[in-house]
Amino acid sequence: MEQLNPEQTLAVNHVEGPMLVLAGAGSGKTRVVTYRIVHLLELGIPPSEILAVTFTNKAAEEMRHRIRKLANVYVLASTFHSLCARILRESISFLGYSRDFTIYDEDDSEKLLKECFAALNIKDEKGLLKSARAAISHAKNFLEEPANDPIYNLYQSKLKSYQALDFDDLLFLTVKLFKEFPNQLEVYQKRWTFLLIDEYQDTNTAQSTLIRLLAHKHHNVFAVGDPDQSIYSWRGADVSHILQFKDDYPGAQIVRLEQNYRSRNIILKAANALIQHNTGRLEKNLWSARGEGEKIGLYICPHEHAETEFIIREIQKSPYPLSECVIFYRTHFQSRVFEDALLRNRIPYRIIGGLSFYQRREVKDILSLLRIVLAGADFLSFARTVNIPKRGLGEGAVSKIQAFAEERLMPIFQAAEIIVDRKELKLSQKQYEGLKDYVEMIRILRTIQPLSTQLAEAIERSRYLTYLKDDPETEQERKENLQELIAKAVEWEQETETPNLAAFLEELTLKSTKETDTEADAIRLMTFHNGKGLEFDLVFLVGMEEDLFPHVNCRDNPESLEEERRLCYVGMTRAKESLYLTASRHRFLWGASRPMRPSRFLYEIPSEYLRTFEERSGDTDVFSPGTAVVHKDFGPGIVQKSYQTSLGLTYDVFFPKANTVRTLIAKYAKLSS
DNA sequence: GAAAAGACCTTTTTT
DNA sequence: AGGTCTTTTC
Repeated sequence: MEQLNPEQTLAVNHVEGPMLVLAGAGSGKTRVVTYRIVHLLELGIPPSEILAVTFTNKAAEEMRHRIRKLANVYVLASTFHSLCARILRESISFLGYSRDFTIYDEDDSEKLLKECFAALNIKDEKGLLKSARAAISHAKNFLEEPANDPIYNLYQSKLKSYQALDFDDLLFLTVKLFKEFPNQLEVYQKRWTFLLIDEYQDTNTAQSTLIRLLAHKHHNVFAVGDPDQSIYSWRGADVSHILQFKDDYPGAQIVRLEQNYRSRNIILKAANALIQHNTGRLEKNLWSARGEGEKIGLYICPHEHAETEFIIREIQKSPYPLSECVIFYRTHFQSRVFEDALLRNRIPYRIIGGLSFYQRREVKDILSLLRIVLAGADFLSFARTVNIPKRGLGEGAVSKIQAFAEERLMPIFQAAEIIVDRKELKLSQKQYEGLKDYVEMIRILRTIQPLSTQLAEAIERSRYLTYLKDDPETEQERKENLQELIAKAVEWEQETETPNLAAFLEELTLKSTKETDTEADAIRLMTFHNGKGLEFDLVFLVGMEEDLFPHVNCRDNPESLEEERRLCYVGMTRAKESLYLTASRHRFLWGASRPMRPSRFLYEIPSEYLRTFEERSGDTDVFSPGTAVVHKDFGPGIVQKSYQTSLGLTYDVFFPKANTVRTLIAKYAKLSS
């Protein structure tokens, strides 16, 4: 093993009892976790008794890979969600669900909720649907039952009758199972006697409860995390779980890892200075012995095209391989301008995350068909596929079939079979034929093996490629996507020990992002959130503008503003050698070019750590407080005060028309008298 | 029931 | 600006 520092050694050699490792960014966290697992194995603990839980599939894969490399052993490393899916596939019948349950992704849950709104005669005005969705998700994350919330109640009972679980249900129902059936809990307590949890600062109530239940017998919990990197509170994550670790697990040892092995010191000092602006932190002293390094590049440019051009020039000048470069942005839509520019300049790139392949319409259509093939209760999938291709079964006919099924408490596909056999429903001749065609197709597909052939046949027998011809614009692309789906199935079949349809569908739903070839020599583009746990030589943080980052939705909310700052901290600490921050004065947003102001985070980094790239700036007049000025976009205003910041001469100007005070930088704002 | 036209709303972040 | 959802028309 490589050389470890004393704190790392302490953590790696820890065996029994609870331990919390407070691991600063770049402090060798993953190494500690994997080395500790190897240490446990060396002590003779069976690999099957070790369970490592992570938040992302990528992290889980990485851990499995490293342990296999170090110890040539397979250890279960899994996300919370796939762990729960695994448990529920074995034991969900205790809760009255079928083990063939379907997992609904975000789109599916939203569709289902829409159905609930319609049934309850509630109109979706002003994003009511979205907030109801968030409320239900929040409730499940906090382990709250529907009680007397009619929307939540209906939503949950529909899920059950469709034999479907949403993402939150995976956790929620697993905890429910363990609480209501202690015998079942005991099975898993005995199975996994050593638990490791990564990114503990991002656990929500359901997750930390799940761990507490599993650990209740043996108390061997090894949690790793960093409160300054807590960035998922909007998903119910709560830093208090990591802060209360020693209360939840009496006698817990705490180890702090504060030496950073990743970044040059200037980057670290700047990140530390930024995060100091948060209140109520657990103070820590992160340091690096890797030398000062170069100052952080700061470029505030006139518009987003200048921003992309600047970054492209810097990439071309950089000595690092493309795979060691990354562009971080706050929201997915920002990737567009960079894609265009990289394409134009023939620089290879990979977008990580973003609209998933598996969320494309054609892919979801075919996968929905397979869901019906697997289990016929999922009405959403039935409604989605029954009229593809057109079989004369529109909205009216489908709801008649649904009503028929609901009256008899019957899975939707079984109802369709009975209707076809006995003609018990008022449907036109054409509709009967159509439904018969559909039912027979599913029956045939159910007999086909293996999975990849089944998938190809589903496309073939649903005449899907013909259906695609209706829209010549997109036909080619959709065809190719289906080809890729078949290729994926073939590949998956070969590398999986017991390939079956249920496992295939589950994997595609839970791994929303396709695994990207980590080998490819291409620059990576991703959101700040996606960057957690990664490191790069050269890092660009782009779109550092107010209302974009920090995001507009965090206005007037000090807590979420602090989370945005942590997100910025995460982004900065990804950089090993070189870091750039960029912002645009104008950005094309919501269909129009809008004036933007540099992010407050830029002011929070001491100027001694920055080297500023000048935009051509005209001569700037100096205005004293009280002077009336005119701004190109904001109109007339009055200077309140003037002062120096890291970005140069700065004014606070009051604009009566908007009744607001804005902070403006003299050399960019171009104020005139 | 299906196609075309129009309203409307988006864009936070992930499993 | 562009896609999605809703309404209108055939």
